[in-house]
Amino acid sequence: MNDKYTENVGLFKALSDTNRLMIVDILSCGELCACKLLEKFNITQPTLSHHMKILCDCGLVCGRKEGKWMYYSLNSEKVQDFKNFLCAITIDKEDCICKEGVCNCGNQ
Amino acid sequence: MNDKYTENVGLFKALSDTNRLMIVDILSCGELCACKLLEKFNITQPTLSHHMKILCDCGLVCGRKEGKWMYYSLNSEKVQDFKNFLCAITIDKEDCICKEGVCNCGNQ
DNA sequence: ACCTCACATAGATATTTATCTATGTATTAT
DNA sequence: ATAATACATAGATAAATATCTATGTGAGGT
Repeated sequence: MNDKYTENVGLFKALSDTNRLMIVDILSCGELCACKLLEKFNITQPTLSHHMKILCDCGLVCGRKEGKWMYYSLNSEKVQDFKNFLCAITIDKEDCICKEGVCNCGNQ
Repeated sequence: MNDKYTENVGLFKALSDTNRLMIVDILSCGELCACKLLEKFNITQPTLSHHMKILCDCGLVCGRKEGKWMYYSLNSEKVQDFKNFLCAITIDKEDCICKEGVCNCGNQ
């Protein structure tokens, strides 16, 4: 199936925002609660919540609730899968879609 | 400087589209002219041209004109830089922005 | 000179998205 | 019970984006 594209395009979309790139960078050093993350940005709390939802929905980030706090951390397994996908589409290979006919996978 | 985010976010944006992901995948197997690329998609020629411009503008893809034809190929150096950036923001490190104060780099 | 082919550009439109304010929902403290 | 804190959700809005049709451009062929 060609759905690896539609599956991974969500990860690229999730990282297509400067704030979210910085959030990932920050989380790469360890788990952090939302309020500590918020301190590092000039955005409102609902905007951060929106960004965290996008990062969580695509699987890149995991959320863990503890009392009043939400702790966020990178999902390193998903990060690795993503890196593998990026490598897969940027190296010469035998089973590339360039050998197939019309590319027709889940555009809208 | 923090402009590595604004520099690289363009690459993520460029790859935030299923068609462009497939174009990169196809080009990873070698140079191809636009008309051959077009045969593989159910999009119009101006739409492909638009996608190629985005891929070229961010540096991921190079264009070479030969007679009437435009040949496109992956810029493997840029691809490698991009992979390095992705690695850099997803590993624990000493000089992370999580050690700094407010993150304030070129949002809009 | 003229036509055709390969591609880019312009302009329009519908959809997506980033952000805000306002409000809701748990959880903890008093 | 009440208040405060941490976060999510709803709704609005402005900006960005993917796609199309129509048209321009430049190179080759006749």
